[in-house]
Amino acid sequence: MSAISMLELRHLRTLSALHETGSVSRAAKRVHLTQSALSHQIKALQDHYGVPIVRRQGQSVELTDAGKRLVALAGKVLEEIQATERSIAKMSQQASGSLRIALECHTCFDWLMPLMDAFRQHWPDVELDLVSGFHSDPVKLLEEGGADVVIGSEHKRRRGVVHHPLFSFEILAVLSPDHPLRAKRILQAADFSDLTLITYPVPEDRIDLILNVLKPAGIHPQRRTTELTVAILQLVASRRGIAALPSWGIQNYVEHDYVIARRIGPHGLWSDLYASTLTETASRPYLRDFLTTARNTCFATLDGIVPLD
Amino acid sequence: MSAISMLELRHLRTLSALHETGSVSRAAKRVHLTQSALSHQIKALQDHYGVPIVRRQGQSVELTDAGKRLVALAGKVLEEIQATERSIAKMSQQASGSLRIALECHTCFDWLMPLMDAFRQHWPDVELDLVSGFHSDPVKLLEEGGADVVIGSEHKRRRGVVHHPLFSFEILAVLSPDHPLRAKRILQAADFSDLTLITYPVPEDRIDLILNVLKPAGIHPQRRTTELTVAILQLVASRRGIAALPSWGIQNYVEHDYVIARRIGPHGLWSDLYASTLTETASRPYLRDFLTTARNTCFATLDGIVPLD
DNA sequence: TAAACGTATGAATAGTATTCATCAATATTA
DNA sequence: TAATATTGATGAATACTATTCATACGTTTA
Repeated sequence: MSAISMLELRHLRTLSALHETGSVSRAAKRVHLTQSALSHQIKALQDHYGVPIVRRQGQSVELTDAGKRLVALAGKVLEEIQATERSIAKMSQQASGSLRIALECHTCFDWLMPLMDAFRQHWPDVELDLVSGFHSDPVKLLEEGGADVVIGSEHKRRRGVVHHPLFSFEILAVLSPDHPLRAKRILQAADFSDLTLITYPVPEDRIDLILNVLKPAGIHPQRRTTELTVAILQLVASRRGIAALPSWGIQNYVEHDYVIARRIGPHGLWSDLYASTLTETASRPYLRDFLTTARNTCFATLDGIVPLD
Repeated sequence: MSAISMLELRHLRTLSALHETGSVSRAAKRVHLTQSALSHQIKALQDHYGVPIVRRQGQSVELTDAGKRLVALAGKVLEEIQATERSIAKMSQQASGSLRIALECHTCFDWLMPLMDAFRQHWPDVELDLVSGFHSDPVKLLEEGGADVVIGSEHKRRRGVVHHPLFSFEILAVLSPDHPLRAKRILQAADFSDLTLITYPVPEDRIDLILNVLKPAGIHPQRRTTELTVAILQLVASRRGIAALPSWGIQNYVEHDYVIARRIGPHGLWSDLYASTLTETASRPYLRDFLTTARNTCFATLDGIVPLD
């Protein structure tokens, strides 16, 4: 007779994702379900409470007041749960150990910093470190004990190594606002001939644009390298060349019209990001916590990224 | 690969009940599931977190530190959820109306007071009232519009009326500590002949002991009535007679040895409590909230009561 | 030493969340 | 403006998994 409360955490997770993505389909991807599943969930909630939770606003959906209230609840509750699970993990066993992070992706510094801050607070007894410098085979670092996590796009199956999917992101071409190519909405491989490509100082086979677009088309533009993302953008803005960077890495600069961004190829050039660890480190509670908070903060902070796996 | 969190609210509800009851079987009754179901739930949690949640302590179970942490979480989270659902109910429509409570059961004042306090805070716009005096047919009060809820043991199906089950409780015989019957652990109908029965001033057919035990056995003891529970207990303690009261109503007095309590019949004399409303009032959000908080606080406060339905 | 009570557990079942297949509506592109 | 691609909603089919059932095992009580 009296179904006291049909609410489950799954609903809160859904609503939270719905809030962050602003669309049922995207939220569905985020929680690894189909759009239909979420639609049914939302309908069930609405039927139960007798109030609309979302309002169809043209193409996408908007949360109602009741929806917002539930989202607020979700935020609080999910955070409390994560905190509890952390403290249980600490009781369980090793709340200590080391987490030395090796970065294959230069731009990742952007979102890694706040994440590391949070992590340091949650796990004061874990030695947190950044392994600096460029490494030709970063995953080898794991096996050699030089790092505990590698963040990069490599995900070849390798014995004793686990690749934890983080997210997919789009790589956009970055141009100066008055660049001749500005008229084209989508750039093709051919557009890059006779241009200077500005990149981080890494080998060619580590640059997706070259590896997956230019090389197959037989195009080998000139290259100029620099360490820092801002430096790359400076050079682009000064019309010294063109660059290819993650969409979330340049967003601020595009918004201020320092540079403009263009899609590469009809479907865009996409790249995947993984956090790789040894199998044994993968089970450490603090590592698992690092991964989930990494995903959480990335999805909350970074625009235009898509879940993986 | 990474099942971020398998925790669901159902687990928290279970653990909360487990904490309050101290036993898997009783907790199972509380959440309207089987003992087996809860046992499986707990096992699943333990497997997931890799830590014991409960420890078998002889006959019953005890929560571990991790278990206690989860119970603390449950308390917080479930309360936040109830608060949210209240505020959604308020948005939805009528957060106002009236809740006039008629009590068929005198002893119920004990637990009703704190409940009404809480309710008044949650629903400031609902007119809360107690319908005083005794009524021969309290459910008729609903139909006549004299009350919105009747709390009593009546639950005959009647058109337009819903009986919301609250809980079952045991009625114990109350004796003075030096009463001749003190030696018997269990009293039979025959034991009541030649005794004076002290009761509230209500008709015989509203007294479970008379209706279900004494009358069937052809026993008609003398009766003396008084309004207040304390007065009944005073009379019992002064050896003026014997009484039959809910176990939770006399607990304090038994603990202080003012009186002693004895089971009536081999399985005890049990009575059920319902909150009855008109069908239309049953759907009001504040009524639903009243019912769930009533059950919650009763189960949390009153000892020895058992879920119903 | 049963009898009664409480918990644990594998297998069967039942319940229901999710997917599939589709439609309608809106936005995008040619 | 038609054509195409997205997005959300919905009934029916499916797949999953939580719950129950049946039972065993341990503890307490008479």
